[in-house]
Amino acid sequence: MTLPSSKSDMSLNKRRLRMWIRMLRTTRFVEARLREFLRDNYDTTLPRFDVMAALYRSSDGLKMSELSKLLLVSNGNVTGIIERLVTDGLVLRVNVEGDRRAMLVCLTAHGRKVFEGMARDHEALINDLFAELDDEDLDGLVPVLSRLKAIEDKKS
Amino acid sequence: MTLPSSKSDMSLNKRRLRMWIRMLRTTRFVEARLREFLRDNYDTTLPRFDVMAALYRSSDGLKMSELSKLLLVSNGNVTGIIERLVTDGLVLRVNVEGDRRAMLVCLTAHGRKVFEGMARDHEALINDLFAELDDEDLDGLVPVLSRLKAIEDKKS
DNA sequence: AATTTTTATTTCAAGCATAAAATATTTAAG
DNA sequence: CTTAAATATTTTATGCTTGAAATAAAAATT
Repeated sequence: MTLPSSKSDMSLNKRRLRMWIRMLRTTRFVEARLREFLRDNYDTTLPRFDVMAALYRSSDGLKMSELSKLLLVSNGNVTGIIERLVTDGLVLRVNVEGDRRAMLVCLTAHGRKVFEGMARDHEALINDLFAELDDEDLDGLVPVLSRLKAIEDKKS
Repeated sequence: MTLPSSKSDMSLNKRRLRMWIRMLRTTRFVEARLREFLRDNYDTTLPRFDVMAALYRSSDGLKMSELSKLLLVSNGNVTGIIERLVTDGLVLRVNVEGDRRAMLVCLTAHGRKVFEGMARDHEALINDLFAELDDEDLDGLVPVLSRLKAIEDKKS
């Protein structure tokens, strides 16, 4: 007869599954909070924020395909989001010199200004939501997540 | 003059932000793989899988509102997904005795059978995607994620 | 130079997701 | 008992998201 099973006795694949389910729940919860925050304070959405964040980081603008690869979303998806951002005067679309297929996208001056405000508040919100995690927790967490990032490149 | 900054010198809020961004990227990557798997092998979607998983776990079925609370999605969202699952003969909707507002939802026999196949393959896929993580990694990861789960209850 | 292949993007149809409003029913208060 | 408040769900409008098909231009092949 076996002793009462502890967590460590669980098979590795079951433990991985449980970890994934927990991780998924956490990200969904945080995403929901972010959506709420963006809607209430900036009348915008998470996908729009993600696009603007990517554009803000790249000084020279991004091509549509680069954007979709960066954000892990489909090509057609980016088209729609950019369309609405252009309408709102936050983003500019210009032709790429020497390649008439491609489009280069970047934030307008207004877009940069707006994003800077959002980013500040966003950081504060994340900080608050993850207040539970101290430096020691992060020391443990970040390297593991970093190693997981590697699987993205390997398996795709 | 300061020494070259290491990761640990980064302010706590910046570290939390970076951790969140990594975690988000990982979950999005895994979700994309799951979607691909569900589409190619079972001609279904992640939201449908999530709903079926929740129903499979609860032997007595769930009310629409319980389902939406459990999955962290909106009420109307569940309505649509359940509608399609009912159409496909995977889910059954019955009235709740003594409350004519509420609906109880559960898997059909066929739905249970189909889900069992999916769940087996799903577990194998997750195990594969997170093959990088051994018991020691999980020992570090799971407790932290569990503590994060607590914020869901506190802050909502 | 003409043809094929690859690359970049958009369009399309279907499903997912949300918030807000509407509907219907139950519970609580007066 | 009647009205008011709370609960359970659906409907609606809008936007997100996908995969696949369409369009167009560039690059590679023949």
